[in-house]
Amino acid sequence: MAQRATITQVAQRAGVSVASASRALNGLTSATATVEAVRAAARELGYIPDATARSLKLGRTLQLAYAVADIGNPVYVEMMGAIQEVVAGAGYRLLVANTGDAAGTVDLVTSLQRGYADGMVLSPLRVTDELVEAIAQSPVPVVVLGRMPEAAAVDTVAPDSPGGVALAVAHLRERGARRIAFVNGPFDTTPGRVRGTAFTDAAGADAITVAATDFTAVAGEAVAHELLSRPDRPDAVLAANDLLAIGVLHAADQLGLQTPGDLAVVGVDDTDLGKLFRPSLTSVNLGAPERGRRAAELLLARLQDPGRKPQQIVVPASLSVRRSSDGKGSR
Amino acid sequence: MAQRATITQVAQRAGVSVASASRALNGLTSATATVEAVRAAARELGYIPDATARSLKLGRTLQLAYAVADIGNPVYVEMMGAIQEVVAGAGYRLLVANTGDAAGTVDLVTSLQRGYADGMVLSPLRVTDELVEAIAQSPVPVVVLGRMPEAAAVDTVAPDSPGGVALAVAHLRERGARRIAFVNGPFDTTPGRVRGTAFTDAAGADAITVAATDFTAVAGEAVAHELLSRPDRPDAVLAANDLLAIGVLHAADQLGLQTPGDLAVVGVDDTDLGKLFRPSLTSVNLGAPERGRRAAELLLARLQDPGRKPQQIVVPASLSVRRSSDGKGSR
DNA sequence: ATGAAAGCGCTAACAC
DNA sequence: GTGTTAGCGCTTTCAT
Repeated sequence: MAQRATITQVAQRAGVSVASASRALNGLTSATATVEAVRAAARELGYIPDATARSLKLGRTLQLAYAVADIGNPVYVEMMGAIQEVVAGAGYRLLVANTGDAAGTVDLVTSLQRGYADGMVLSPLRVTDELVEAIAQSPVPVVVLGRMPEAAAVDTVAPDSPGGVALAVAHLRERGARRIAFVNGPFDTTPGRVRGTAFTDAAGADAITVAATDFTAVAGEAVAHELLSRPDRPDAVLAANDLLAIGVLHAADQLGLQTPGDLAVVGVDDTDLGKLFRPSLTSVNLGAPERGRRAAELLLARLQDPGRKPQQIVVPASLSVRRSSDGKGSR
Repeated sequence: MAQRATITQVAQRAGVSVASASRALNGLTSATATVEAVRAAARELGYIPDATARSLKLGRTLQLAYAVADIGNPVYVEMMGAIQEVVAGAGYRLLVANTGDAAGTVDLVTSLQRGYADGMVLSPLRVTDELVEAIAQSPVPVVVLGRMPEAAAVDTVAPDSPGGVALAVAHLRERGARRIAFVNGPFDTTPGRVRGTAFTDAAGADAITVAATDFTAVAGEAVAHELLSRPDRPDAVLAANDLLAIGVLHAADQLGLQTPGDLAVVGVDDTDLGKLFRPSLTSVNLGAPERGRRAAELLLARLQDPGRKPQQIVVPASLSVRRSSDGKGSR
């Protein structure tokens, strides 16, 4: 653990003032001789400017935060990777925080007022009034991954869940499905509500919908076990995400149902997990990496121009057909 | 985006000096009346202390960094979760950086000299001389997840890979395996070298070892396809991690081999991925969350006492037996 | 082109 | 117990 040199030491060694040293280092107007002397001194001392002091003076930290409710879900990791790439390219570091429940999310947004980050990309599971208020009060821009109330006037990047769900339902119908059921996550989450509504719209109000206690494979298996044991069991299931869908596949397997013969299964998010699973999982691709990228770009754009109009981006959906819904799909 | 109040404004409103305001807010000696006045003023102004200014004065940022070579590998996400939990409990924020290759890792460690974090947990894939040097030069403590040269004198938390590999080999032998092969990742990585050596030690020098181009399922499938097509094909495979193991399962499936009947497969890392896969994957549990936790604790301990002796922790391994190696295991 | 000096917001001596 | 003052390391006027 070595000691750090300050710009004062560099200036002394170069025989100039700190102001000149700063200018020379930052490429502002200064004589060639000065630049060389300062550079040499900096090199000899192993000088690296202090980020904190710089931040205090500049009024910005060159850090951005990514807050996510459940980092255990691979789709958020995919987004994080994309965000990291974009912000790193713009010279920002990325802070990651796992917010957990709704209260944790609000706390985290509120703590932005400490000024430790210049902005935030937020992926909330539930949007409460408190959260909307906290975002409005934030001293730095916040971009929300997901839907927000119109009045919030905040930059958002949302998936086209309704479009994606419609694609999945149409695909299953085309494959001959008669009774399509929806395995949802908790309805009080934004994805749960949006995807649940989209399914009812696409499949009809009489289509069966059940809700798991959370968006995990274990919860999906539990609820699917019950669903698939019914006398009027469905011949196709759309699950609200890939983890739930894998739970459904497990339940089907345990009940001796063939996939896709007896039961076609489709997930949402098109994660690597679904591609690796056997049978490989047909899944609605909601463009997670692209959403992450767009959100990061939106944040950078607002940092550049705080006055710009809030933008609501919707990323289109597609369907990745695989074996779980179609014997002819890739394994 | 609201405006932020400074401690000067709070002091003015409360009718005291900034020093008194600071003391009152931080719970140092001050009259009850002062405390109340300051608290009231702070509340009214919505005052929240600025993290950057505080850092500059204190000489610490209350931020810790976690640098990882490949955030796409779920085992690192598990570690991140554990680290985040520990450091958050101690009042630190967690910065996450995806370092990519070896050069990126060195750059990242070097950039610690900017002072944006008070310490770092590092999960390198390859340990180069440059990296050892960069860690030695770091102005803040670095804890390495994995093995380091003795001379490095740095805190480390390593898995007991040899022990884990031995457990897996013994298990496979006990299950009747005659020809056990090892599907490794790149041998020039630390995990590749350590696990490869451990396998040779446990299974004998004549045991087959092949190396995939990286630690992914796709690479594992490619190399396993070749391995399993040999006339002297193995009846059991140990893979260097779960992703590779799933690649092996895919290859076996494609070649019409039954698991575990024709081929028993064991992975390493015991990730959720392996638990969800069908057949569920027997895997060497190297205690990823515990390693993450221990590393974070080590970092906090060194922050507390910079003079303490570097500690090398080894976390014990265990074996999670599932279907891919044992028909009687849980699905 | 350069140096002196101010100041970002905060905390910690130090004197009263 | 409180106010005055210095200063963390840096950038940026403002004179010169």
